[in-house]
Amino acid sequence: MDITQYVLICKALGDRNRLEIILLLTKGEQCACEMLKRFSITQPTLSHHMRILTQASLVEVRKDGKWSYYSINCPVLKEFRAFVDQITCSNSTEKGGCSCR
Amino acid sequence: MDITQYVLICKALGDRNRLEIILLLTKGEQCACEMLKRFSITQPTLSHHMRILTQASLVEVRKDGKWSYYSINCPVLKEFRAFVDQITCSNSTEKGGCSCR
DNA sequence: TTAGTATATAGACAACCATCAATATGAGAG
DNA sequence: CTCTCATATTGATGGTTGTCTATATACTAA
Repeated sequence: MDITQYVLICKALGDRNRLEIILLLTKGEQCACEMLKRFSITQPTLSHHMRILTQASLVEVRKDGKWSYYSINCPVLKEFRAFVDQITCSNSTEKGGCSCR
Repeated sequence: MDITQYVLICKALGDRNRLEIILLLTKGEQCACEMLKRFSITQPTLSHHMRILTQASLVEVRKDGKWSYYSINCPVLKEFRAFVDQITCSNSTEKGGCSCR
């Protein structure tokens, strides 16, 4: 994954509704219709947000009949976590590494 | 830190120039005038980006004469890393926890 | 096929954003 | 004080974004 992808992911997470959606998905796969009940947005707006999240590869869809089930794309998230984890200050101690860790 | 702050941080990181600035600061404190040489943006634009990064508490400024030195606000970043780290899918194995980890 | 339900798409709009040129501020140096 | 250099602020502009209403698509059940 390159920096462009990370920018896309950060941008996707840079909206309160979308960040809350991701946190909800942390609890497991969710049906769009169920998610809709939890947020004060209209159905098209939710659809829009899910599109941005899936286009950022953060979220995957599973279609079952007329329902759409969304879940976190764990490999991508794993890589993103690793990326964020590597961002540190460099107030290093003698042995190297950030002392704030 | 609450979710509003995390949204602000994600938004701040959701721009290519700003994400690259953060990655640069990973190597240590940087003078604005030095950073300016590394990016294809004008001085006011850099100043604008630094403002967004500092307002998100991601970055701190140290003034020395006419120079401004920017560095990563490590405690905030640490908390942000912990926040991101807690975002996982819930494809749990029997013992619990995400198998993708 | 018809009706109902779940989701996606289209189009519109106000708010926001990244960027720049121009200007202001502020801090040495002479 | 005046000049210069580093940085911040202002104001403008084109592009992007979050949201809505209206409509289309797609699936299921009767």
